[in-house]
Amino acid sequence: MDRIFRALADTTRRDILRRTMAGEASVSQLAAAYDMSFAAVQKHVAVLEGAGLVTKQPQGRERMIRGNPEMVQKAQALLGRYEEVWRARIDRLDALLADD
Amino acid sequence: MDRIFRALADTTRRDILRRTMAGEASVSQLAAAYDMSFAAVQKHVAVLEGAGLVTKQPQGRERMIRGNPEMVQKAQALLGRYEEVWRARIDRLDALLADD
DNA sequence: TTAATCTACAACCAAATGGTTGTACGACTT
DNA sequence: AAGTCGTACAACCATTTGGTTGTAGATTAA
Repeated sequence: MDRIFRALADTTRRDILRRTMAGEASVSQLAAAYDMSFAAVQKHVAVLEGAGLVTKQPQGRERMIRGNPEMVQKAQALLGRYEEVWRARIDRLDALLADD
Repeated sequence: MDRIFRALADTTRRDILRRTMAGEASVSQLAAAYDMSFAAVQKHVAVLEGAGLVTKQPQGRERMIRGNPEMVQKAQALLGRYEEVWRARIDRLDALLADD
């Protein structure tokens, strides 16, 4: 989980994730979209891949990157649980206030 | 968003968030729960507060910390949008395959 | 075959992170 | 009034992060 959220904690990486969720792209295609070196984008992709948010698939000399909805869903589900915990607290408070 | 996800990218902080979503707690109450210095926990709370995931409210000499569901929801919504983007891709693929 | 393209990876650097200890100060307790 | 408790904050340290440049290997194109 640390790695997932850490990977999401960068604007460039979130943008790469967004793009690759919409459709696969090669590393160089991604690199062309940002004002930084190819190696920097390569590293960002590696972080996303390390978190499982993205998969890399060789295709000729290119590596096609595509977003992995499962991991996104996993992070989302955790946040959902936090909200549930909060809702449970509210329910307890409601019950307390309703003991008339 | 960077700050929100960065704040979530640490197990201790996510645990603090979980606790404070379930019910408010003072900084020292939180500190007692972890095997690290008071100052370290204080810093974690500060990071969560800086991200808006938690609010700090003076109460006597204590500072009560409570989780903020709005920010959790904000992060969750962003992840939801990624999934939508992905679903849209699948729909496009389906449409492509269905042109018979 | 030679040249161009795409990727991998190492080495380096400044800044941020996650932890520590120590000091100080306001707010309760006795 | 003195002591204790809860918090704030600074200074320091090791490690990680986000970026760079440079070199080298595969794969495709001329």
